[in-house]
This record gives sequence, C-alpha cells and structure tokens, in this order.
Amino acid sequence: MARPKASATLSRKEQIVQQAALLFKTNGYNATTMRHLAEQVEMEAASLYNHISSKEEILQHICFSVATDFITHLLKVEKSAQSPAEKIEAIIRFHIHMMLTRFEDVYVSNRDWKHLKEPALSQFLQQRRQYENKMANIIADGINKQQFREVHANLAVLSLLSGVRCVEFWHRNKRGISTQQLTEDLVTLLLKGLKA
Amino acid sequence: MARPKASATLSRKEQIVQQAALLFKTNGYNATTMRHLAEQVEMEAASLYNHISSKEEILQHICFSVATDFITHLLKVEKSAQSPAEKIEAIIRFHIHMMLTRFEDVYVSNRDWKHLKEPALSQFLQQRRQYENKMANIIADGINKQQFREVHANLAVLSLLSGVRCVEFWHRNKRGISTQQLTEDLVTLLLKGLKA
DNA sequence: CCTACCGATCGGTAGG
DNA sequence: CCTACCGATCGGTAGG
Repeated sequence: MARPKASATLSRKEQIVQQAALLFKTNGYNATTMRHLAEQVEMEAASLYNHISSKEEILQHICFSVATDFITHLLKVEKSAQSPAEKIEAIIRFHIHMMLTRFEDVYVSNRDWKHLKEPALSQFLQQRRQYENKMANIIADGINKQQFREVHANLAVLSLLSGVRCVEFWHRNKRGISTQQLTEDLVTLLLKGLKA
Repeated sequence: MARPKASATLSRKEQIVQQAALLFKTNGYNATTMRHLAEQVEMEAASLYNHISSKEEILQHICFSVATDFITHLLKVEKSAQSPAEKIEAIIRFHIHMMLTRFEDVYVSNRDWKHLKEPALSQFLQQRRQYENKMANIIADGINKQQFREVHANLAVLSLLSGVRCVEFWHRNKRGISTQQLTEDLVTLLLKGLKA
C-alpha cells in the first residue's frame, strides 16, 4: 500500500512507461507488443500487469502528461502581460523545447493518440481543441493589433503547430547544428518566413 | 493475361488499393485488417489475394505512387529557368495541391511508410532523402542569391515540408475557408511568416 | 514477479 | 471468387 517515495531513480512503473514511450516511438503503438516491452524492462509479460492495468493505460499516461505540460504553459502565457507576438513566440519556443527534452513522449502523443479508447480519446481531443482555440485567439488579437498578417487564425495555428514538428524529422538525421541554432532558425522561419 | 483497359471505372485492384488507403488513413496500417478491407470491397478476405499478393504490397503501391508524383514534379521544377524563390513556391503549391487532391494517399504515405519491408523501405527512404537534398540545394542557392534568409538549408526544408502537412489537420475540422484562401494563406505563412 | 494458459484475431494458403 | 482452415501471435487472466 505504501506509495514509493519520490527519488532520483524511477519507480518500476515509471521505467515501464518510459521504455514503452521509446518502443511506441520506434515501432508504433500497435506494433509494440507487451512481450517486447517486458523484455526491455527484464520481466515476463504477465508481470507487467502488476504495475499497469493495460497497454492503453500506458498510452494515456504519455498523452495526458504531455498535454498537461502544454496546457499549463499556455495558461501561464495567456495570463501574462506580453504582446500577442511575444506570446506566440513563447509558445513556439516551448514547443521546440518540449520536442528537444521529451522527444519520445511528444512524438508518441502527436502520432498515437488515435489509439486512445473512450472516454480518454474524447477528453484528449477536447483538450487539444481548447489549446488550438486559445492560440487562435491570441493570433486573432495580434492580427487586430496589426502585429500579424491578415491570415485565417485557425490555419495559422495549425501551420505553426505543424511546422514545429519538423524537430521530429530533425532528430532522425542529426545534422551538424546546435540546439540553439536549431531553435533560433526555426523561430525565424515560422514567424518571419523563409524569404528575405 | 489481358491488361484491363484504361477506363473511367477503376479496376478491381485499383478499387482495393483506394479503399485500403481510406482505411489505412482512418485506422492506421496495422489496425486495418484484410477482413475489414474485404468487407469494404464486398468480397471474402481470401479473395483479395487474387488481386494483390500481400497487405504490404498495397502499402507499397500507395507510398511509391505518391513519391513518384512528387519526384516527377521536383525534377520539372529543377530544370526550369525560375529563380530559387519561384521554385520553392512552386514546390510548396504542389504539396498543398497533392494534399488537397490525393488526401488519403499522401496522408498514408507520410505516416505509414515505416511499415514498408525491405527492400522497399530503403528504396523509399533513399527517394525521400534525394528529394530533401534537391530542395536543400535550391534553398542554399536562394540564400546565396539573397532571396532567402540565412538559415540552415536542411532545417528550412524540413520546416516547409512539415508546415505543409497542416493541411492534414485542416481536413479534419473543415472550417469555413475556400481551398484558394487556404493555399494563399499557407504559402504566405510558410514563405513570409506570421509577423506583419 | 513467474508459470501456464486462454480466447480472439491476424495475414495468408490450399484447393476448388 | 468462395469454403475451410492454419500457424503465429496478440493482450490479458488465474493462481500462486
């Protein structure tokens, strides 16, 4: 019954979730088997169920952990006194930061959320919709204040969130560039475009 | 032995591949079963194998058909007398056009190519790498000619290809905007950025 | 945390 | 194009 104390080492459950994220990222949710996961954490497949209740529970853990981080940050930005342009830049920088520091989790959350079952699926989609709407509001505000171009605000949101995901591909073929330059170049490309 | 003539109606094999693309898009490659596909084209699962040799052959069909279209277009652009800026814009417009006209195929190709088996997998990756390299060369040329900002050319490629994929999300929640406005706004966002 | 095992389902084949 | 079926493998459970 005793809860494991917070410590530098991961609990068995956290180890399982972390390894699962790695396997999901590499092979996809469906193609990852509980037997393969068990092998990675060095136990039998049946033993996994002493730590987690189902394969999908692991996926939920990953998806909602990432979603919570993004929402928490967005709420903080929303309340700040920054201009729309500063807010959007802060959001973009946070996305890049998340992609760089929690790569597997973000990757899996982005691609495999479709395998969530109800009611988790609807909850996840609702959170994402709210997130996109809040971003769209900031952009609409920025358009009003003539800080942004007159584009469809919802499209701009999708375009930014999509563009930020290029870090996924980047990670794949590590080319000679520091994370600092990656971040600055990407922020420039998304906010000011490629054209000089 | 007789090849089916080109006609307005699809051959049985083409019907199967088209339906498969729709199912792959909706449920993913692994989660799509041959039995479900058979149901959609109104035959028994075993009968599918009179038209195709394996589930993966269908995926190959989709992925390489899309890849060929993109490569063919890129080679045409490469040979043209356009400036780097014009070339990149033409490429972006073609990507948007493909996303709008062959949505399922492009979507599946983008996400499910990982399930290709060797040697198809390596061939696909090689084609993509060549595509990205050719685009990077055009961008590097544009940077030299001061048409583009001084950013990492390979990152710019990934950022553009990633940004263009927002049409995937767009399709999901059809909001009130014409494909013309979608195209123009997206081209603006990718080439000139959000900031006014 | 393990052994033993189950019901379901999968992609694909044999043979017509 | 179908009936009948197979070997493999899956997520998960029982019982210790």
